[in-house]
Amino acid sequence: MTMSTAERVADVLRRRITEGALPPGARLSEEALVAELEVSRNTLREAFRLLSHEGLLVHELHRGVFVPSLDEADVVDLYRLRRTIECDVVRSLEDLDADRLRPLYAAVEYAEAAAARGDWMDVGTANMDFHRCLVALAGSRRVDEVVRRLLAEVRLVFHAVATPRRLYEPYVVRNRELADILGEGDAGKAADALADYLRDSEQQLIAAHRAHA
Amino acid sequence: MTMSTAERVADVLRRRITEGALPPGARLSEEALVAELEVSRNTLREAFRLLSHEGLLVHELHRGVFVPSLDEADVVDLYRLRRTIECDVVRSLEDLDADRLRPLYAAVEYAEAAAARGDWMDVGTANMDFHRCLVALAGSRRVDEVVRRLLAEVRLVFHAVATPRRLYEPYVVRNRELADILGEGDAGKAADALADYLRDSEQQLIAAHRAHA
DNA sequence: GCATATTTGTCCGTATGTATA
DNA sequence: CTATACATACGGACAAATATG
Repeated sequence: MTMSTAERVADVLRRRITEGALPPGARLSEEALVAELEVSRNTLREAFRLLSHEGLLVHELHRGVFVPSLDEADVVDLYRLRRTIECDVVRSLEDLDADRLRPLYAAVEYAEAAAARGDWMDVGTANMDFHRCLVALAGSRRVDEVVRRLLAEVRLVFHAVATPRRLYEPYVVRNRELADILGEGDAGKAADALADYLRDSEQQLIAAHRAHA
Repeated sequence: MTMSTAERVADVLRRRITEGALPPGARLSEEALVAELEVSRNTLREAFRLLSHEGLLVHELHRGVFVPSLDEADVVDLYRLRRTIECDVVRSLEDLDADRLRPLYAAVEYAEAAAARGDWMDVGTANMDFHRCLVALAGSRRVDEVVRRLLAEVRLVFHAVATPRRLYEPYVVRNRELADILGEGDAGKAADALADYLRDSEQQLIAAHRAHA
């Protein structure tokens, strides 16, 4: 199966990137990975393409593939698009019944459990899941894809600045608050709350980024 | 050379797809293209991957690559995201000075000239340029990328229904009107006009799609 | 339903060009 | 400037799945 081989490789690399084993700026050697993962160059390059499409790798001609290092401008750019799309989705969610919010609360509860045991990596994953489930309520394949990529890039920055607890902890609470507001049925109010939420998140991330540099 | 062989091959195929030489549903034979373009299979397949990530080709396991056939649901999905992003960009464009609108008017004038000589293919290209220049005013790399892909997919549908004049002609006028409204400086009014514009466009495209099927 | 031909999926070895020490 | 390391590109081979008769 063509996708399974390349995707299996992509899964391995995706985990290494999101968990920080491959930090921003790292170069991925074709030769070394071909030997280690025991796949052909073609298959490995296909995996590289998949991850490039997700924004988790960048390709530089004749130099190789690297884990991208995002700067402050990237953070502003990412959050601008996140606000546009996520808030628009939420604003369109009038009268949704309660059980459609179930995936959201599942992500909230998972984050709370992970926070309780101090696993900030898992808190980060649950936070991504929360936002993916949130936009999934719009039922748009393309919105899902775009947001998935934006979240992966944001996570890259989170990892680069490397103060997981202070960055992730506030969202454990705010995600639940947001889900509750959505449950009240006032989509406009929820959209405004999300806009504030994302603005705060952006500011904190920028501050952490500066402190780190 | 700043461009890899795979990217050059992708350019050739991209043009054939967007210009309709390779219509939706067409299968791209590896053997035939390897012979014609005089590249290796690996390189051709690399180009296939590039275009797949742009949404201009779809890969079917052990069957090959095809120009995608988009349906009505895709049109709705595409226009939903277009409205969200394009209107949000326009709404944010308060007090922009006149010469930033120059690229927009250049696209408008190119479309008018192409329409005058009956070249609807070029009108379509100019229309895409208009919208790309429009969102470029936001100055966001990621917004540019997302919209570029959305426009490419929309154009795929335009080709499938194949009544270029009736579909393209209205926008020659409406693009100029929209640029004029932007020039007045009322971003909110321009955003509302664009929302109407895109809704009309969506309806016409869906109607044409139904008539064709 | 079966056997065959065609096409894609995967991998390897080698040659060439590019970037970097 | 030279040398080394590495990515790019090619062509061939075989396996696997699909399409055809």
